[in-house]
Amino acid sequence: MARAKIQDVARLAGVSLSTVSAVLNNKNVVREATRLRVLEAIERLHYRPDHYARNLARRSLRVIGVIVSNLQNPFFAETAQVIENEAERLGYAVSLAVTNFSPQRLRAAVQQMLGARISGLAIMTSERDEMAFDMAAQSGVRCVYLDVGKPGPASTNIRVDLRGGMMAAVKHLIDIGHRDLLFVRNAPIQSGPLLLSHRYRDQGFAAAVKACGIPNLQTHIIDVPGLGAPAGEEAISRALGRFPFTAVIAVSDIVALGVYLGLQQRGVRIPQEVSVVGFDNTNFSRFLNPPLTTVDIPRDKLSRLVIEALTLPISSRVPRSVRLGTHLVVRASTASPARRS
Amino acid sequence: MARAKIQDVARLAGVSLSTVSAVLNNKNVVREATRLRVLEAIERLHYRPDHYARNLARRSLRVIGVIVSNLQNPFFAETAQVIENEAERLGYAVSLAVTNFSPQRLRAAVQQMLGARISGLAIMTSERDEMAFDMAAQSGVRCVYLDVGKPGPASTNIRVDLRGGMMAAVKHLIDIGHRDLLFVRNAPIQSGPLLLSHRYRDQGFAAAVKACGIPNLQTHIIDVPGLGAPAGEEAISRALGRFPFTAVIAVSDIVALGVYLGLQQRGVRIPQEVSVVGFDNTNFSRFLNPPLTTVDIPRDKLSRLVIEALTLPISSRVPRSVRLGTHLVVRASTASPARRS
DNA sequence: CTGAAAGCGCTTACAG
DNA sequence: CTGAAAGCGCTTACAG
Repeated sequence: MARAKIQDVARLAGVSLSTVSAVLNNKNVVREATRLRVLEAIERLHYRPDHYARNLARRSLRVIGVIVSNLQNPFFAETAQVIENEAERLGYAVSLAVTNFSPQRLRAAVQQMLGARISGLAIMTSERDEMAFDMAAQSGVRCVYLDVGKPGPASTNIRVDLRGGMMAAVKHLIDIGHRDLLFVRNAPIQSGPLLLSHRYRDQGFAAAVKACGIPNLQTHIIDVPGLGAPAGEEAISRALGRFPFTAVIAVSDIVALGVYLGLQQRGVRIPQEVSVVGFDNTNFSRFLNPPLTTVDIPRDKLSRLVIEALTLPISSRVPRSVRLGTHLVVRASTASPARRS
Repeated sequence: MARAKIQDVARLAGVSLSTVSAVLNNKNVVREATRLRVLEAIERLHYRPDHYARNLARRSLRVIGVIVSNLQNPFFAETAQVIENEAERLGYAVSLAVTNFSPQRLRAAVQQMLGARISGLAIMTSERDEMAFDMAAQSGVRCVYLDVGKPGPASTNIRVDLRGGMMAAVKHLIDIGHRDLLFVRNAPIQSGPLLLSHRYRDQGFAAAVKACGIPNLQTHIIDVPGLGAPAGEEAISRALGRFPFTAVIAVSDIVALGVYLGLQQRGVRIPQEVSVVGFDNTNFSRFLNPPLTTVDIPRDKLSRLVIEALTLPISSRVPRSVRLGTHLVVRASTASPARRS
């Protein structure tokens, strides 16, 4: 049995196409009795308006595209969900794509979204792709980028203060007496360049180290390929014994998770022997043992900024750049280093 | 400047519509020189084929719909991502919707997906909605349900052996000597009925308790409204002191996270004083301190079953029901209870 | 390979 | 409210 179309509904209900269409689109021009007759016909025929025909015929779509790198990292999952909820409230549908950190998939997702005539596009990825950004910028569609991306008349860059967050983390550790810091980073894609978001964290680390001007400060940076937690574990297994450190800063909470396991498996107590700081304040961080000190990137504010920029009236100029503050959430994973005995 | 259409490309390249269309769809009938000319025109005009016009004109779409309850719970996020990767490999696009545990949103998502002429629909939610299931079943579209859902000629129910998993968990605890068990459940929606997935876990718990036939076994069940980890924390704060228990089974890993915090904040050591078992084997569970004993629901196998059922040739009969085994992963969060002194 | 044409299933003025 | 008609931007036979 073929799908019912609007004609079938009109015939069964004994009304015109226009009337069925009016009912479907909740226009208040149809008498109640007629409306009910149409609804009944829809019900009996299991009619569902064809999405493509509908959107092809419509003028404006009220769809927002959201592209994230990965759903396994709670930071992306939370961000996507909060944006989705916010958009829904304003009557926008959300189309979500996942790139798995692949620039090719990012490009394909942007193309697909532009073809879907989205009214706004949020690119919330860690990876970047020039072609994808060019396509987005040239389309004239409103875009929001997360720290990466292309300036343009229709695009807003949300500059998350990653440097400031990282500086706060370093400063906190120095303040409580640490002098040997280990910075653990990971590269989610084997061959790719360092993610820009990681680079900002790097810069913050370097800047903080410099700004503090502590003469006897020792810092080590360890880079591990791979995704998330396992990379953190690997980093610890490589660092322990090779050089001394009393505190670890992980480039993300997910990596911090691996750092925890790496330390605890080897009997190193947190924070008595080694302090740990994460980055992102993902939802699990306060449930770790000990609860993780981490840099918060406020998701609710982020999603509001995204939605605001993407749903601005057509005529208005979009802000080129907005700044999103971050702040350190101090929990029990950091403490003064044990005195050398 | 209006969006370019296929006509504009044809004109600029000096070819016919059909030729541009052939290039867009990678048909091997266009001379290389012509193809390049078309691609250049596309480039210059920033042309992106309209998604809706395209799909309206096409016969088959190769799109799979996936509906999940929530992205904050890693179980759903991981499942969605694995299905997406698998589908992509087979040349299917994936449309993802999130319900936030709302039956209304589930219904809307199903309607929307049916209107999008998906070739298959995976409903991977905890909540259920009769109307949504009816609509899906009557549409004739291939459906896969996760434990909930409606039998029908085109639908496959993946029966995750939650009961078996729960029995294994209970049996493990009893085997190592526990006699006072606390079962912590949560209801993500305030008013809604108990989730079916939770009900199976309940049944498993009851069945295991019965099957073990231990005379002096004490069990307590505590129900907490709310989502995820905070519910687990709340449960512990209510249970501690009110009744004795040496082991906790949490209805999900996320809830177990809250149980950990609840116990550890009150100085109760895991597993020395209280053992904890989770459910789902989400990616963070092995990184907890101590690593969490939990019931594994194999995501890769699950996604393969989903994709298989949804991409079966049109003519073939779909299996009504397939079974997905679960197994207990024993880690350091469970141990024999301390002897009463 | 090309070109003209039909058709996909809706929405939207517009005249009644 | 109704009905006939145009149009959304593609794909797909089909005759050349």
